[in-house]
Amino acid sequence: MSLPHAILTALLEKPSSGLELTRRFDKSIGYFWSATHQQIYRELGKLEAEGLIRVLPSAQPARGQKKSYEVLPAGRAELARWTAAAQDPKILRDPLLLRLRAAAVVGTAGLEADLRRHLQLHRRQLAEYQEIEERDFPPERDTPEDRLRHLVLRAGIDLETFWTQWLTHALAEFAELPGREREQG
Amino acid sequence: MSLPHAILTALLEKPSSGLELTRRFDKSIGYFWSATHQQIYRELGKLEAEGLIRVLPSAQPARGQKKSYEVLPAGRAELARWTAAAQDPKILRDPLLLRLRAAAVVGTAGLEADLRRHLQLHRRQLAEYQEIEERDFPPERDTPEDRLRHLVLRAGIDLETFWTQWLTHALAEFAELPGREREQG
DNA sequence: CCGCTTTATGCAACTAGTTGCACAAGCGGT
DNA sequence: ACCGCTTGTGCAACTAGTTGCATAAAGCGG
Repeated sequence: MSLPHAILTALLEKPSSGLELTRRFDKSIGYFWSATHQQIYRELGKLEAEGLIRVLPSAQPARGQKKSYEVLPAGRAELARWTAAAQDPKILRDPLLLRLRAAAVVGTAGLEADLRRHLQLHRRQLAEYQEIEERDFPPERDTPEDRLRHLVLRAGIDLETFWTQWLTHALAEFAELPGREREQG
Repeated sequence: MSLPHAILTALLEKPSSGLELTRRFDKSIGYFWSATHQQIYRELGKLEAEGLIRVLPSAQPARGQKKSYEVLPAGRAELARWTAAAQDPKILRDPLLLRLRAAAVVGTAGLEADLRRHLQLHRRQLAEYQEIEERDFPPERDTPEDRLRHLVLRAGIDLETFWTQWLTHALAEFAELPGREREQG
């Protein structure tokens, strides 16, 4: 149950409407917690019903009319509670690793091209993160808030670095496999 | 839609009953694609209905009676197709990073203890993977199948290594944060 | 002032995964 | 013979997330 808390965080950073939130989820927070506009609207409704957020008085509530929300004290308290509560680490679940495992049984035909594509995509994402790091986290800015957000970005950078390295290694292994295996299946 | 393919892979490695699969999903394949017994039984039913697997003739099909499945040629073909088909990399989605981002707004109280706990768990998982590596992948065993499975294990090892390093770094940062921030929220 | 596009909100149906529980058979002890 | 434990299979209800589409208002060009 992370989406409501992702929304609370985003709204605390800046009160917004559903569509504004959707756009912000396409970058920034969305880099580690993506959400579609439908999810967001549904969740905004629930959060309002629970009294954790409210519509900004300025915005009039009509369909097709912008409706901005802000977090109420109860919402802030709930977010603080959730942040501090123990949660088990997310268990790894990646189809690509599954495909590799399957390839050991049915052959690697076709898989190599997709690994190459993944490598490209991860390199691109890594470059994007590194740009953000240079732009948003120059050495002189150093509030506690900056440090925490920088830590999150570092996780993204290190993860993309891991994938580029691992995929490079995997492709090198593929190149060494005997030909019959690559055609099997 | 990875679960059916995870099951096909497992069944190709060794024909099994639902419960045997469940146990195997608790280790091995389950390290990167976990599944509960209910998911597995439901999926076995679907795969059988689609003609991708069948009940081993030896096993009698009564409730509470062991029922082993094997993969049919159509199942193997489907698995090969899926393995070769292009798929976009899984987008990152991790509640822990979200909590860190939230902590930048509502304060880090309570979070540090859970980071420490995560660090322990990741260290433990890393040690487990390394044991498996030593046991199952000695330098002399070197078939193409071994190499592919070893690659998958390496991904697990490298990911756990990333987490232990990142968490260590994060905890070091926490130690440097001014006290008021740590109590806020 | 009519139609087209953009902005914005939202419902409904679907897919995937989780949780809780029920049911059946075998087995070992008393 | 019956009790309780283990093994094994399975249904039903729920939660989370995705996809496709509907609706409404505002802005703008002719």
